[in-house]
Amino acid sequence: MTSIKDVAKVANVSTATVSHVINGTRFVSETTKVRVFQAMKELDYKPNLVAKSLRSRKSMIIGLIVPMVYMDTSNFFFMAIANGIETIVKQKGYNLILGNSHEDLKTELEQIKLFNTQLIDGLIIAPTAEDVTEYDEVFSGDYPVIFIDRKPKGYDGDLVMANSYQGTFEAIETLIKKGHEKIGFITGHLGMTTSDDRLTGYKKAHEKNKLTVEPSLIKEGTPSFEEGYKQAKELVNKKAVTSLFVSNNVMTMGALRFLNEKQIKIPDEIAIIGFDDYDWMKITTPPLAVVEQPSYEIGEKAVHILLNRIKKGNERNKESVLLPTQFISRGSV
Amino acid sequence: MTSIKDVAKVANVSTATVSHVINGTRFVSETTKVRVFQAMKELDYKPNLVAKSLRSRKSMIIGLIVPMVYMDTSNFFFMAIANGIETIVKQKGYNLILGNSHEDLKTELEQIKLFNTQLIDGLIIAPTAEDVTEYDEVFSGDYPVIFIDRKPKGYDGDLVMANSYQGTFEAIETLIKKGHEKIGFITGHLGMTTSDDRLTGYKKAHEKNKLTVEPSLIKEGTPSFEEGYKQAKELVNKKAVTSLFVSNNVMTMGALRFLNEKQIKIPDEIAIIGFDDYDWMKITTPPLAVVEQPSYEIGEKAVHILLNRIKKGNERNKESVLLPTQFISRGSV
DNA sequence: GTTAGTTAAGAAAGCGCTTTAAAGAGGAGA
DNA sequence: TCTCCTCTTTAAAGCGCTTTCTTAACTAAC
Repeated sequence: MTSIKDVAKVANVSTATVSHVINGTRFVSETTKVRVFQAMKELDYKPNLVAKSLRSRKSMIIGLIVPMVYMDTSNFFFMAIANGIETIVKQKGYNLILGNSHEDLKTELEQIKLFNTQLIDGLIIAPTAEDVTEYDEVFSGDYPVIFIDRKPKGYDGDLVMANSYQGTFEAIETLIKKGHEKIGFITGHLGMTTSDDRLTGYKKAHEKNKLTVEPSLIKEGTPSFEEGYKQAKELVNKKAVTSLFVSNNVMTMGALRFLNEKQIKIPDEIAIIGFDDYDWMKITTPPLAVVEQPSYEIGEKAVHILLNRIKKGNERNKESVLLPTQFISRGSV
Repeated sequence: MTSIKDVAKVANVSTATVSHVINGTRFVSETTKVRVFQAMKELDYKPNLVAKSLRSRKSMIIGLIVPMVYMDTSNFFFMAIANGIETIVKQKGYNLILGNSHEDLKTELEQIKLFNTQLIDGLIIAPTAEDVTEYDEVFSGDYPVIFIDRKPKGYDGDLVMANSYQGTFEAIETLIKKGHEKIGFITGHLGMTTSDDRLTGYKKAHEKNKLTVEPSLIKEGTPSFEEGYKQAKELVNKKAVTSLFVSNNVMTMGALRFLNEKQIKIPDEIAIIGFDDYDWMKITTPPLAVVEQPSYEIGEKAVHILLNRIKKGNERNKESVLLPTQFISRGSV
């Protein structure tokens, strides 16, 4: 492997000059510049990023930790985010190093500790913990951290997430305006801000339209296909509801499977609205109405804030960005 | 930031001893070991991975380059692969750095060049080029490279991909056994091994069952939702086919959308089989029969081979692994 | 001709770690 | 007592860069 020394020797200059030519950090006369470039080409020189990182204390690497569970459909959401992040990060000359917490706090903390070794210049994380204090021991402030999608209790740092409340409110209100008074609400575990916000949207829509919220219509459970199926079954079999709002895509699929199996007519017998928008929702019969999250944009915005922090240092006032969700009406309502 | 020097000073030993304690690379007496560990804890010491990489010439980072197009559903396949790779890589103490070629050769080559800087110990790539010679200038052999999912012409290095042929053959034969003689084949661009292999499976199944392949029933196009819709429309409207095989999931969705729109009865009027298995295929009406790819396993196997290469050095005989695809029969046939 | 100011480039230190060569302490054998 | 091992530890070089401090060469000013 050729080093900066070899280049310097061939170009007959010092290593300092080569470095300055590469980075444009000091004026170098045109003639020597040419000599250096020529030498670099001749030797097929590739700067060693590791050495550069060590000396300059910048790795040009951004860490990303997402909570993906094997074969879980909710992954699509985080994948879309990862995709957005990767694209922007590359545009800015950074690299993305990917970590997965598998929705497990211990794994997540391990992951963070690994990053706590001068490896990354900044971190974007969709946290699994419900309370910030869980992170006290691992975040030492060596690099900026941006939270996405979820807000643990007590967190007051930079944050980018979708406004789950808004989209849900619109969706529920649409159902109410169509005459539905018994609306089932199927959700993953509460306690997570995303779930809580959606529930709040559900309740506020009822409130505004002078409907009372019936607690038995709110079903909480593991965010899985099976659980979605089960909850839908319970609500529908009791004839308790005329419509369903399912607050994540995995459970939506489970619920849809139940309705399909029982040949329940959508939306005539039961209207249904899901969360997150994916192509497959267009090909169910009928197409599924959903609350759409701006996944790519979440990633985009998070990178934006992060790079600013890296450049300007950690400032006092933190950003808390809520990107709008949108209700998309389709045949299922 | 505390360094190995600080630890050495506090523990009253040399930096060499600290290094050996951390890495277990030499015998150190129990008493000094204890002193060192204590000092490390006291100072909250975290080894600097960058410095370690520079000195030991190993970054413990694996590169992964996938061809994902924004909002394209085929991404799910690569994301599943990435997920598998990330999991295994972490288990083995490595990190994953993610690159996206966006299905564009120039971007891909840039990406590789970036990695050619001592940044990674090995690379896994789903290549975009149709011919290996495209990679001649960038692969200098500094680190092992494993190709996945696609085999460019002339490539004879390590390779892990699904046996597209096998699954397709089974699927087509199933259709034939059910009495179908006019089977439409909708595919993305040919020239890519994955597409070609599927077409071969289609042809061989015809051959074996003494059916002639009608070229007009084979439709090639951009792998997009719209194109899938269009091709299905053409084939069905001409009443040319009684069944459809769609060789990727995006086009499958397009085709399904068409059949749904026209209220064509599946499988009575048209039977249909897709490629890649995702949860949403279970909730279409009727559930969609598919050829399933072992995406997670592809990632898993690729990492396995790669780490072996890293450990043992590049050996002569390369591995070419074909993982089985499986035909899953559901209501749509 | 001397001094000061300006410009381009070099010398060398050092980032935090690994690793080789060497050294000190203690015991055994003569 | 001296030599020769063995066992544990240390000293120090160096990975490939960046960056501070200097220097050399030239020009301008008096």
